[in-house]
Amino acid sequence: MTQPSITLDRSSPVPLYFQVAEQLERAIVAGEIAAGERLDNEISMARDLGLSRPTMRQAIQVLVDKGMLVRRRGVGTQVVQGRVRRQVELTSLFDDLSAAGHHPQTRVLSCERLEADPEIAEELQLGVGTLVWSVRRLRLIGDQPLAVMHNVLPASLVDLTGVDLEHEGLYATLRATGLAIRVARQRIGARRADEADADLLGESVGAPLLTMQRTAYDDSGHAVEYGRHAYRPDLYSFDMTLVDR
Amino acid sequence: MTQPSITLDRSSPVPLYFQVAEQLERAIVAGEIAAGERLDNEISMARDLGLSRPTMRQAIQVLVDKGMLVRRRGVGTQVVQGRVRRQVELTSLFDDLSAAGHHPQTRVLSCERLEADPEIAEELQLGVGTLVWSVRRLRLIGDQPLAVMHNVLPASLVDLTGVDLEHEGLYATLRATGLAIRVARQRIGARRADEADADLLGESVGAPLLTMQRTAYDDSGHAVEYGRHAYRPDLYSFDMTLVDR
DNA sequence: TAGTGGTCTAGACCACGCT
DNA sequence: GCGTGGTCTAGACCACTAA
Repeated sequence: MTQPSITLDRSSPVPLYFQVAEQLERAIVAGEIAAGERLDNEISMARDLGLSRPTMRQAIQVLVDKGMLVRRRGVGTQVVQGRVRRQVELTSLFDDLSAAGHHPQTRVLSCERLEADPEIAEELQLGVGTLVWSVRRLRLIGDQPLAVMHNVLPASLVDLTGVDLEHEGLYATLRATGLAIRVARQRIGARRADEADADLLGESVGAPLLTMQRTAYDDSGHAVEYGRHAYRPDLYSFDMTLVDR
Repeated sequence: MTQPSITLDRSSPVPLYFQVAEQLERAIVAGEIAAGERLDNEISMARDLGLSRPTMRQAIQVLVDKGMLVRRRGVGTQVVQGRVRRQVELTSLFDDLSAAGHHPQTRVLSCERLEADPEIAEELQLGVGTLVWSVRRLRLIGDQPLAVMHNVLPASLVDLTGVDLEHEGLYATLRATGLAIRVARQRIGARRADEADADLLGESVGAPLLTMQRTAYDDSGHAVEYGRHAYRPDLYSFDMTLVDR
């Protein structure tokens, strides 16, 4: 039962439960607490840190939700076995790749304003014919084409005129204009590459592609983005952790 | 600001926060609270129901985590737009399909005990050569083949001798023997169908298949199952909701 | 029986967004 | 300024597990 040393800064704007969760996570990832090992119980951990029990619980719950810890009543809290995988998170592909240390490049194939067709109108909860931005991009990693991406956004929410989408991710652009994505619903599937895909991705026609379509919603619950993307499955996959609550 | 009527049963073993979350969710799904509409603030909701504020918060948080509600400090709690999609949950394909009202069928292709190769040993955190169960199954929906599934489980944890896997899901079998899955890490990708796949799934060689590999962990954080599956993408996809925390 | 996490209460103060 | 959610405290009782 190793006790990682945790230090709190009560003058920091970072919540106490988050400070604890962060340092606990770091200790687990660094292997300071071995997989399968039990943590001290939450009451004494709270006492040791000078925290109330609910605050300590909140910190632990963060890591349980991430699938790093497992709790059992009457038994205790243990570190889950197995290597830690990067999560599917609410970020764009650009952010994902940047964080992984790669240097993604982007080629904007088209960026135009047009009227929403029924499918787009449905996904973005707009009337058919409403003005939207339609952006098609090719994402590369090094010289390798990785994905073809098609995004649609309500023109009333964003203005993409003059935005340099070759050097800035779409989500970063949205954040910069004060649009924060809070929720997204997505569907992952597969299909054959058609001629356009094959040409752009350097694959043969009929090759398998991994597909993702996503509708993203902002702070106020309005749809702000609808995307349909196709990835080369030899270069990309979706990792995720599921937790039973 | 519609107020859904919520009734509490304080003698029930179901936690109060869960009772509230369940009824709120039902009201949202049923459309009693419209998309985009604001809920009453949590303090008055708590007062109206005779609950403490933390309990009311916990109830709301459940739905925020599910991506159904969005909260903003200083503003309030709103229902997210967009149709609600079924989540990727910590269940087996069999459970998924049953819940969706389909009647999945299973053909067990093989079920044998053998020694773990390096890949399996790595995924299940066992020594190479440890005895494991290896199960290959074909899942059908109606007469349509849907997926080929390969699962591996430590023989020390389960005994599949005499288990009727044609009529019972693997996860159900595990639950029945007291093994509860709590955490799983999975990776979704795509690949070409090889001859064996094509034959079993009624596809042509080279057709795109959606793939998923998953390692599942039990209550105590030990790996209990490693699976590699391939799905027909015209019949299956993975839906999920992402929430920024 | 002892120890653990799960639930619940009744408050408090603060940060933020809107007007 | 006011109302909202975000955080935090200091307790309480209960259900479950393991010895």
